[in-house]
Amino acid sequence: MTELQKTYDAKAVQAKWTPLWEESGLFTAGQRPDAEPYTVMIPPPNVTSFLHMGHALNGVVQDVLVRWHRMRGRDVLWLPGTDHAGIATQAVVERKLFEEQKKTRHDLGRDAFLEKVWAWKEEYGSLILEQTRQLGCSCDWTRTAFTMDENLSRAVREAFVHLWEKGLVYRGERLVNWDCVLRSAIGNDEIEEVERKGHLWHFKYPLEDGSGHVVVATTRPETMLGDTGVGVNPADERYTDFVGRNVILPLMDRSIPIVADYSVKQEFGTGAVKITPGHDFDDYERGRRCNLPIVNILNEDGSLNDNAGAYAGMDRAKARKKIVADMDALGLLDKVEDYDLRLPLSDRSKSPIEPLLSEQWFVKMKPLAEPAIRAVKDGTLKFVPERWTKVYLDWLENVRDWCISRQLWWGHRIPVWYDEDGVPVASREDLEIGAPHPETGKPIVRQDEDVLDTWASSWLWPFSTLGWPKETEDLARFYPTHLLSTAREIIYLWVARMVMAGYEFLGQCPFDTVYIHATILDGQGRRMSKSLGNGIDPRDMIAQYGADAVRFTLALLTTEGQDVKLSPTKFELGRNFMNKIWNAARFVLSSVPAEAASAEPGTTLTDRWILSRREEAVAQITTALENYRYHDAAQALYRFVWDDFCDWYVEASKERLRARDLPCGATLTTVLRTIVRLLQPFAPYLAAELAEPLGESGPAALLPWPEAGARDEAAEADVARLQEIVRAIRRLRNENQVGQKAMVHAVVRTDAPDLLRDQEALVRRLARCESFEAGPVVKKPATPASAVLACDEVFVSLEGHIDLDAERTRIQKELDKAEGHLASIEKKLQNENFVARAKPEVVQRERERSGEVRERLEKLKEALAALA
RNA sequence: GGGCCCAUAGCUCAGUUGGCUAGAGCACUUGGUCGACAACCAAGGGGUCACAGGUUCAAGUCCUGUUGGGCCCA
Repeated sequence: MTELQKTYDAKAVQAKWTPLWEESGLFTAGQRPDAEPYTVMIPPPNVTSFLHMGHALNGVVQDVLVRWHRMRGRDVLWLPGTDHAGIATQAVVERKLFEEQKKTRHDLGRDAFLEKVWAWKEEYGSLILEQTRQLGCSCDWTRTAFTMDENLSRAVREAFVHLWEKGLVYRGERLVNWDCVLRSAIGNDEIEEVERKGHLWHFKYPLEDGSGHVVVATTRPETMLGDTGVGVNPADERYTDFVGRNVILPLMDRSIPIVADYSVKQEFGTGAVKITPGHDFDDYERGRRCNLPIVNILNEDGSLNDNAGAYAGMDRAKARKKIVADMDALGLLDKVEDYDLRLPLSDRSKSPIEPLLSEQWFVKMKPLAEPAIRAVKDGTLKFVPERWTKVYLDWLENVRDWCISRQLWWGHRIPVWYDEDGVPVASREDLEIGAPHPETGKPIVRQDEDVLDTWASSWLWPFSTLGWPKETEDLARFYPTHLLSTAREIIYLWVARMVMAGYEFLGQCPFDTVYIHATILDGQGRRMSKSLGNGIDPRDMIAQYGADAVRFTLALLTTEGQDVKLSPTKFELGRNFMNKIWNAARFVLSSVPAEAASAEPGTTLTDRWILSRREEAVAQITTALENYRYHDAAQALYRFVWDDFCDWYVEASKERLRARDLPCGATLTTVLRTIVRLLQPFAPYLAAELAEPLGESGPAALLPWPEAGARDEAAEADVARLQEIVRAIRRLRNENQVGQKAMVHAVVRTDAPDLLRDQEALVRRLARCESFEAGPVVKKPATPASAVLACDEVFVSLEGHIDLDAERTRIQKELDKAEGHLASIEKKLQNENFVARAKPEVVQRERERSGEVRERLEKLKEALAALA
């Protein structure tokens, strides 16, 4: 027997097993060729990221299922990896370059800069994977993937050319979110909106016919240079007469029309708005509806271009000041108000986003969306919880074309080449400069400078990681995958696109279940964010409480709700539970005689009871996991271990072990082994540490998952009755201030004397009674405290201790309660509708209950009378 | 503007198709260290299930509305 420490040392156990698991190749997929595969692709985090609580939760959600399926015999592949995160990574390296060498990427040039990025990736790019490892995640690290790996890049190229050939890729001018610092279009998801104090400027636009003016309000005065109309709501009577007339755009002396559009809010400002289709998304739509021209006044760096008249070349901030001043000088500044606005900032550069018209590559999404919509409608794809289906469908049914070009260097360069006339062509193989254009025959002069959006590689993740477009063994065996677990904001960004890609490139849905995990909030219910500084770092929690504790706690907190409020102290629950199991194991390992190893589990009442409780726990946990009910599974395990096993069976076993009861020892070991197996998906370190001393052969992670056997209802009922009696005696002792050490005399009036006499030793030990008698007719002690139970009546002799007043008050209280209960039951039974319409078994139950409560009332009255 | 979620004990949350007078952890009160565990043990107090209607024999649970909080999309 090895010496076990008094408290569970999570740190030491983690340090021991993390490397062992990896060296032993336990989690390498493909080792069970005859088994059915179970595949999960980790949502690849950005290479630049570190493990935050959301990742940790998602890791637990996946690892619990992955480990569970492994125990159930599946050939499991959980494939880890990272994505190259074009903008984020490039920004990190650019910042570093500037801080260290005061150079920009342009100083280095494309190739040299990319070398720097790769070097950075090699050094820091696996941090988050390392942290995922520290959480105990059982990924197949031999298959770790990166979106810019050679084969994944080939997949991106293949996908692009495939779409090109189908005519689904096109080039067009669109309003995009433009980052003037990065000089790139960025995606909607790369924008963060912040509250800012700003102003609302009211400008007068004179009517062309000289009959007055219209006042428009704006938060961005400089955009007026690009105005091509003024909009009012058609229902707004104030402006009915103005629609169709023209105003003169001040500073530009351009005549622009007043148009009616339903989207104009009457309450905003004066109810008349300037329309700048070139620099505002809403105005772009309005302009399209009202046939207004588009005027672009910005350069790529955010300065004003030649369309800005006298302001050309100025920075937009400077231009704003000058325009306001000029308008004021012209007497056209009506007023300025303070105004709180939501300013869109680029996640990366933190500079204000400018909607900018630019030429980009787009993918037509409608045709791709159709099979993805069908997948959920015909049940091929299932969301858990189910309500997210709607979010997914809403997005797909209103899908917009996807802007896939990014003006960056880090990423997959767009595989499009141009001839001297600018005719583009996409190609699977690189085209040489000077080589003939495959279609025009004219020499190729350049490749497109831009790279593809990172999602253009992420959406291929479920199969590019398996080798596609090559027909590899992995692809044949592990695709389609099974589970995809992610956060809700990723549903449109990634999940929907993966489904599209799965159908488009392989003709199959890439997974059958999408699990959307909760969002983790801080103790006050706020999202964790860097700017608030309210994040709880899982790495700190792992250091403080242990990986198992963090995992178990997160699993227990994972309910069907969509938020989880988290505070650091919650992890104490998990830590305490781990320690509890550790100590239970310590007890079993040190108290069970070695000879018990060859004994069969016992067949006494308590043995049959704990074995039956075990069957229930196995059944509950299995069902819960089958339904992604993490909370239920964790809770069932917690209850079984703590309440049934530790509080009752272990306590009951102590006396028997003293008498070297080998079957009892065998039962303890058997049940604890089951506990270790049930624990393994949630707390793999502790499970691994305990499996060997408990005599399990082979690693804990590969032990078979227990099958639930038959319950022993009779044993469970009998023990429940004994527990009630023990609790009653304890309560009577406690309420009457009987010290823990003092022994009492207990009498039980019962119609099951055999059961109680048979289990007398147990009751006496657990309730600390020196003497005990039971029977249908008993002699009550002289000064009894009494308790009326469901079937039995308990009397405890308390000479010198009893507090008669307190006893009377307590019994009276129970009496009142019972009377209330009886009244409510009688009310139901006297209701003809209830008797006629409720299910017969419900009525029958109420009848039985009525009898029971009446009986109880009689006993309580008797007990009260005895105290008079 | 469209949609989703939440409101149950002091706090954080369970409560699967409606059916015992609603449960847990933490906190609180009382008592405890007999060889697993004070990260513990025993016992206890504590809830008008946000509000108002409705459906039903029966509502924390279903429907409608109101209030308060949060989120997503536009």
